[in-house]
Amino acid sequence: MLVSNHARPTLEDVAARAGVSRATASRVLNASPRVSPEALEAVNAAVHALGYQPNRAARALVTRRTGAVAVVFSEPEPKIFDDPHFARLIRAGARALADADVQMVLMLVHSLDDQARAHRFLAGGHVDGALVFAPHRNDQLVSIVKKLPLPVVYAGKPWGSLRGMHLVDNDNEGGAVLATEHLKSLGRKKIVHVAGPADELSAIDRLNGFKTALSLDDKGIARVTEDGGFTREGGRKAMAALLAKVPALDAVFVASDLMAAGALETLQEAGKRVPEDVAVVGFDDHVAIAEHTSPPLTSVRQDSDEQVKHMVEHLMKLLRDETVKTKKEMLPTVLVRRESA
Amino acid sequence: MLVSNHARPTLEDVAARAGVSRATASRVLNASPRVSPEALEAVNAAVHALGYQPNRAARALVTRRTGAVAVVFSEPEPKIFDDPHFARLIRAGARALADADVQMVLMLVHSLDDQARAHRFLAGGHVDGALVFAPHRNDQLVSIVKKLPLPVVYAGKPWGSLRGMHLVDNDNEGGAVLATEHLKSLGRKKIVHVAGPADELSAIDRLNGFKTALSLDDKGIARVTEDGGFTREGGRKAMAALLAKVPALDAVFVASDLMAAGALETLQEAGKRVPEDVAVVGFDDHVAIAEHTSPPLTSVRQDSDEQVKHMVEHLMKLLRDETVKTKKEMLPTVLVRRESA
DNA sequence: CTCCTCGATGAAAACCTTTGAGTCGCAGGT
DNA sequence: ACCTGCGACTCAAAGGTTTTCATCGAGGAG
Repeated sequence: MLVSNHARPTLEDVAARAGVSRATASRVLNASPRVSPEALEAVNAAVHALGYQPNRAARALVTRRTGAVAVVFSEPEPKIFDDPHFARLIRAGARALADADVQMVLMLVHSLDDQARAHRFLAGGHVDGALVFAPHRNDQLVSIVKKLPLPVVYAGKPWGSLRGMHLVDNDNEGGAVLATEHLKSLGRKKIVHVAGPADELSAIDRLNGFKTALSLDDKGIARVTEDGGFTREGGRKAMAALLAKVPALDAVFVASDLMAAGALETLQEAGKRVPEDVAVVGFDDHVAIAEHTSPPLTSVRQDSDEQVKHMVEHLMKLLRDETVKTKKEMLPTVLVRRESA
Repeated sequence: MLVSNHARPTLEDVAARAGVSRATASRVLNASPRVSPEALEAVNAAVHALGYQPNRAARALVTRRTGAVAVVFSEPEPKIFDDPHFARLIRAGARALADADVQMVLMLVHSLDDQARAHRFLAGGHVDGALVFAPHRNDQLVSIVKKLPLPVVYAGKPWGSLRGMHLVDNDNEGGAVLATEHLKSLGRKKIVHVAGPADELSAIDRLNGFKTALSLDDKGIARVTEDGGFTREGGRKAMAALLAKVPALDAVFVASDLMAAGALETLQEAGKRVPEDVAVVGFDDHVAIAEHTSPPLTSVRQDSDEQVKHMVEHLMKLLRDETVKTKKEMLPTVLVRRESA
């Protein structure tokens, strides 16, 4: 009996074909235990035969769940889009959310208008939860989102009180310590640092790690730092400034690969050989950059894929049961040695 | 009368407060003309006072519209994510779709599993339409999507028959002609080409443009090309191969900025000065690359923001009324002069 | 043999909006 | 005085699923 009706099959159709009621069919779809093996099989067969797909809207209407999650990037400047890190995070998010069978609704927030729109949208109940990337100081979006009755997991530490927030961070400080210790172990005596912008906690953590590693014992080692703003051009300039301040420097820990690429250019222009004269360590281990600098860049790896995966898993847990306690997770970082140090 | 009921207000509540029926309130929200000014005002006031937001699921259920659009990137290899172009397209999509007040559901398709999932999802009626980025030859996804009763707008020409498809393309061939003519106008005699992969039509169009521009009159000019695969490393190698074939080459048109960056490195290693010995023109005008090569790269600009904006606009038109005729739009490209040529 | 329990199932309400059909009042034409 | 036409509005159905509550039947205990 080939029904050439072009309309999509409904649960009713499935139930009819399986010889059960809509309720039972529904139970099968939702893996309820209270259903006989025969019914289960019959329904599954009908679903398959009809190519049935649940109507998301109808389901959302009754469950008050949308089956969608927002992924929000808050970044005042558009610079983020030249940062390959961004693409990596998006890719990881898309994969992890698809695996969880959840729609990924992407939101990019730049202007105040965007912010208002995001507020409306998130408050409007259009998603079940959100993954928020908002690294900057005093980001209004964070205070907005915080007030919403919406499960949210943050990437890294947003600025401000962390009370009651769920987040997955990378061990920036630990990674910085790793990098700096490595430079020390190479026998370098005058180690300097190109830092990220002072309004991002990841940059501050890396700076702190650098300071910690040095202050432990080596009073004699230079501890000069310069802000490179997490851009290639910034890294270039910061390196130049450092060279001016400490002409005899023999190592530099740069807080991002992008900046490190700029720093390498400056060093080369200044006639310094890397790693012979100056050892360089970056941060991020962004392959597209680190493997293509000359020489290839030793760098601290933070596994963004893993970070996003954990964020999604945690959010799913939040969505499943309300009683998950607040959690701050810290992912380890490792040093990846290449040729620059 | 402050109702401290925590539940979100429904249209019923709005109607009650405005002293009209649900139907009238609905008509106000949907900007129906058949409503008196007083009613309109009363409803709007109530909406505002209650902070009412329509329930998307309920609306979707009855209108059979989801208010969401899929943005699909089909790319067998993950290389796309190191290409800054990708981030730019995503950003443009997010902005344009948000402006159209539509949810952007991002889908990244790599494996066959992803493909099956995408198929299920798109066929499942979870979105009203799709923007598809699938440049590669024999991409199964395209044939899958083509069979779906779903409005789709493609970015660039997908491989295969274009019958009945809507797409917005860049004038790759025209841009290539522009680039090549420019090199000719500089008096260069031995012009070569680093092409993109032969399984992407954009690369082929650029190659054709190159050939066209040369074959018109200048029989004497070398017409050697090499595939650089749209990667930096590929550009590097292709350039080396070209140098081996045509040691006296004095100009090169490279089909992407990323490859051009690689090519520049090769040229420098070979002791060629740019632009004195060899003039170089890239394609894409990707600022993050073109402005940071040394020397800065002359390049053909294709405006991705504009492309995506047109794609969204066209898709919205398709969604509004069914009778839009098939359309292939071609966006102009322009040459941006910097120092490399 | 009857009563009870328990697991499987079905009927129906609920979720919230859009929309076609129908109502009402009023102005204008005959 | 009556009908017509029309604009503004209301009523209620429809849309597809989940979930509560009731029912049914079988099997075990008494």
